[in-house]
Amino acid sequence: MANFFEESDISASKKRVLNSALVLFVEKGFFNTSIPDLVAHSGVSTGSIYHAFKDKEHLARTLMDLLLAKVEVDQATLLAAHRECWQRYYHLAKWLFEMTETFPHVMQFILYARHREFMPTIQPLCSSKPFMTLRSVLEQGQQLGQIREMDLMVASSIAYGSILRLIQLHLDGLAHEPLQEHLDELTCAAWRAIKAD
Amino acid sequence: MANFFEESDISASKKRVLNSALVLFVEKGFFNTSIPDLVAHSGVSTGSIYHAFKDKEHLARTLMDLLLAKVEVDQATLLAAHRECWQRYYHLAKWLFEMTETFPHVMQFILYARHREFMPTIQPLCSSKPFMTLRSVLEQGQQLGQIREMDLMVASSIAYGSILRLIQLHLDGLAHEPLQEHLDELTCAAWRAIKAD
DNA sequence: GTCTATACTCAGATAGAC
DNA sequence: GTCTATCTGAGTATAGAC
Repeated sequence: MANFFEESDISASKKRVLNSALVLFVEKGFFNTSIPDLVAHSGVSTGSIYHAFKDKEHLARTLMDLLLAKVEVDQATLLAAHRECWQRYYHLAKWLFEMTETFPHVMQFILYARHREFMPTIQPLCSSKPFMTLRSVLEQGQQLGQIREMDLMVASSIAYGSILRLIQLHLDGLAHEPLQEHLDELTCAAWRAIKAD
Repeated sequence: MANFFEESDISASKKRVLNSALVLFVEKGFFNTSIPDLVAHSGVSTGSIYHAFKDKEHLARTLMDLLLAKVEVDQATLLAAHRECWQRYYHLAKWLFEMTETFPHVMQFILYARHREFMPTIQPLCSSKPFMTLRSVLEQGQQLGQIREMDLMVASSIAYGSILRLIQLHLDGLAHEPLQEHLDELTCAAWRAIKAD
């Protein structure tokens, strides 16, 4: 399992706690993960955890902020490299699949944790910058006449709902082949549904 | 807010507790809902709750079992009324949208609660009968040559992932128009993606 | 079946030495 | 910055009267 925080500019013990939090929050859930669990998994003591993070909620927030920040950077890089709508869509899908296979815990935490339940003030995920970016790619395609005139949320649901659904099936163990094998079939199918005719 | 348990053959106080559990588990989450919360919301005492349900987990299981049983009955009725693949797909989507608008808490609890976290032995939702039924509709359509040859999980992700995504956007408040308004546009688009050519 | 009062557990958080 | 020891309170579940 790749360590997502390896290269970040964070103190060593913070990194270990964040990584343990990521793993345990995904595998057991936030509320089933006690501070003693984090101590045992990370090898960092209670005192040090509370020295680095105000409380358990703040730990989760820090984790989420770091993950989303990394995602934003990845997306920006990707959109800079591809400027055409279909290319962008295809490579976003590819990147989502790669992320899922390289950092399954990261994807599970971002996509499927019930953030509101343990971070009461967080904004809904679907209003976050990465999700807005996904939609904006389709919006631009629509303005250029490459995507048919249809409700943006509907187009978005087709284009990304299908990708996210396959990712979930994969993470839940119902689609065990490598996701990349389905990349072309899935993106082409979704594109048929939304492309201008 | 419609009460889902109105007509069920369950004692009155059980019904009240189940309804409160549904509402509170969805609005605050399972772990943020204490027994005192359930007492305050349902008007049923701690003692009576524990008389009716072994413990909090068993309450959640009973709730989930009742919801899934109702869903199975609805699906069976619907499939008996429509025998052609496209018809079945369209009416399943319609029913999912109707369920979401009539019983949003029910849909949220079924689709978006992290069941595993508070019911450790439950099977994954995507392996449950209702989800298998959704896939089997596409499988039959494929055998009859009405749906193109493609991986079943991919077809499924397109057909239902898009519907579930729009439902999620709606429940999260990003798509506020009535779902029914998007029914035709969404199902037709998804069908373009998967129909045989 | 329904209720009130209460026991027990353990997680979250702090204090304070090193 | 790191640790151990400890406190406190919330929350689950039970006992036992009605």
